[in-house]
Amino acid sequence: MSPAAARLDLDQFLPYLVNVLANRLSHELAGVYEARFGISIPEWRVIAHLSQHEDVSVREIHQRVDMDKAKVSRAASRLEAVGFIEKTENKGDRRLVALRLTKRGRRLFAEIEPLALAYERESVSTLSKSEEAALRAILNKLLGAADRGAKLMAMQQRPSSR
Amino acid sequence: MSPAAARLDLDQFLPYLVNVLANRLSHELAGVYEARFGISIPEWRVIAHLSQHEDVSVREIHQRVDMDKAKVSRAASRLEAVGFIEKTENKGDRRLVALRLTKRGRRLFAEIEPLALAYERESVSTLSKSEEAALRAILNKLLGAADRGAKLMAMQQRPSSR
DNA sequence: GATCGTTCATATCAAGTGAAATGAATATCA
DNA sequence: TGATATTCATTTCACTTGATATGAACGATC
Repeated sequence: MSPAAARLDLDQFLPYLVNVLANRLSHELAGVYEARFGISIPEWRVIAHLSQHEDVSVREIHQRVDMDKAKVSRAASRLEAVGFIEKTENKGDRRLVALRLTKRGRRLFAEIEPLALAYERESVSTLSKSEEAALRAILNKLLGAADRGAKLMAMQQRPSSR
Repeated sequence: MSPAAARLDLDQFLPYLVNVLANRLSHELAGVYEARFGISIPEWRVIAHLSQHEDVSVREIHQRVDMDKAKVSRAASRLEAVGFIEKTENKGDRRLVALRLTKRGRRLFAEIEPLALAYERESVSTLSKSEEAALRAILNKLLGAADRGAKLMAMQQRPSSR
């Protein structure tokens, strides 16, 4: 007899499980700032990135923050309209935009930051210290590997979609 | 001096990292079946669920598979139109639909199943056996906890969105 | 210094999404 | 029994999304 064929059980299937977890984390976290501060998930990401890097371009955020560049562009436009960031033109390369938090934007981030960190702590509160450390280590490993993998796949596959 | 305020670094922020990983896993996996078999991610999930549970309703999939029920309904409609599943009316409760794979649907699943499992293996190939086990254990813990947490949050929050 | 290919941000468009509305079927209970 | 509330699947609608197109700005090469 051949060995029993492996069976796929969705409730044990890693890509699925990680996705479910990611959705929960995102939406619960969004619950912390969405209604209260009126910003969306992509907007929050842009703000979080700008809190660490001044005068960055759309492309830079797009590359570093796992967001489509159109998405970054739209989030930035809205954030500018609302007054949380400002766009100036990058002298030296006038194709580039220089995004930066306004004073209001920095205040907003300062308000959300502790809430976000608190949520992060809460979200792993069922884990022991060593489990949390293990999770971080594993995520790093997987993200590093997926990085290279994604590029490989992008080359062979991608005859567009259906 | 007060202790240094915790700083939020997006690249170390768990909800973000899990999200990035989830997106990569989903899309890479979709690359395995999307173009080749012409089904989308939600459709794949419905099929995977039906492969284990016959004659289930839209609601049941919606609850167990982390998908909006409208999404399930649409995925099911398309899968029926294409001939991978069939919808019959649940006798006993005629509000319910009974979804089930057709022969073609089962064949499709049988084709995708090994590819999906192979991808799962590949996706964790950088991890040691014990790391993979740890990941699974941690995901279980977090998903169990997030379950209860999500319900709590849904009560207080959710004054719709922006 | 004109032309070609590239890189950037934004705009456009079709497809997908979730929240709420709809309508049918069932359950509850006065 | 009849009225009301609930549960289900689907549809509708406004919004988001990502692929592609557009047009401006740049670099390089002749």
